[in-house]
Amino acid sequence: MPELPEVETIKNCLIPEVVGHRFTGATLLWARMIRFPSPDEFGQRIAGQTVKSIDRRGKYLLFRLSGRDTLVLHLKMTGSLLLLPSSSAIDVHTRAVLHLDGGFDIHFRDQRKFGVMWLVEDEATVVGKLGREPLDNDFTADLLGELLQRHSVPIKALLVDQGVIAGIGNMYADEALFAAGIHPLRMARNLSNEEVGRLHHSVRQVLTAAIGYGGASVSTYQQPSGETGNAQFYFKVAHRRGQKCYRCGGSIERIVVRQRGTYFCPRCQPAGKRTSPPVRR
DNA sequence: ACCACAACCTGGCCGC
DNA sequence: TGCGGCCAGGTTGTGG
Repeated sequence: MPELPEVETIKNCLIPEVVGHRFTGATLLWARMIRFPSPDEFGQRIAGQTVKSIDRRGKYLLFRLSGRDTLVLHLKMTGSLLLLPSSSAIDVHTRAVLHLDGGFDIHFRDQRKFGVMWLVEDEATVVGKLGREPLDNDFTADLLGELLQRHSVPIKALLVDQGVIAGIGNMYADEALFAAGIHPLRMARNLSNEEVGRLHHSVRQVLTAAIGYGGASVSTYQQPSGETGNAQFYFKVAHRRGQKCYRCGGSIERIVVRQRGTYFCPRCQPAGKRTSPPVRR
């Protein structure tokens, strides 16, 4: 699933190819993916607007356009963007094609049709409630400690709460907690200063490393060039239920925390104060 | 404030 | 091999 490192990788691939080019129109194959405005207006309004810059906020991609609009999109679980020559064949899972001048198009593919797009003048209506960017310079260990104090929830739940920290999803939350040696059910506000420091380092290290690997190609993720990412080969706990822990040789377990599958090593991430007994599914 | 659950979807996997 | 049913999970919305 595209999380911060995957979206960041996509952004970095698109910038040199797309910035400075002009949208000439859109072909919508799944019109319900357009959240705003109406599908018809979306196509009319995007045409003629030049891409001035591309940014990422959390797991959202923001295309700032010349006509005061911002194209905002979210890939959700199975979305991907492909840069293809114009009039390329349209794959069965392609939900929208954004046509650009210069002889190429952006294909928005999405097996599960969860992905969405907006064309808005005020991007805050979409991304305004997101939390802090974990890779920004102002995301310090002290700040993380403050954020943890404010919420009485399991640390795993807090890490994936987009309104607190933006961009961390299920996979990287598990990886960061393993790297920090912290049990996913530990209460956020009970972590020691030392643990907060380790977690702060782990979060940034795990995300930065994954960007370096070009993202994790689990499920359908691919880069706009069609290349896959390699971060999944470096996962230590995510999707490794029953396999050996690389650090201690014990068995990786899977529990459910807040409705999400959660992978961890019981030996390397000892249980502290729990909110509830771990649930097995 | 916190948590659970349904809804949005489809393909892959499980068990029979 | 075929078929039904479950499961994955980001986000939003509802309700306890």
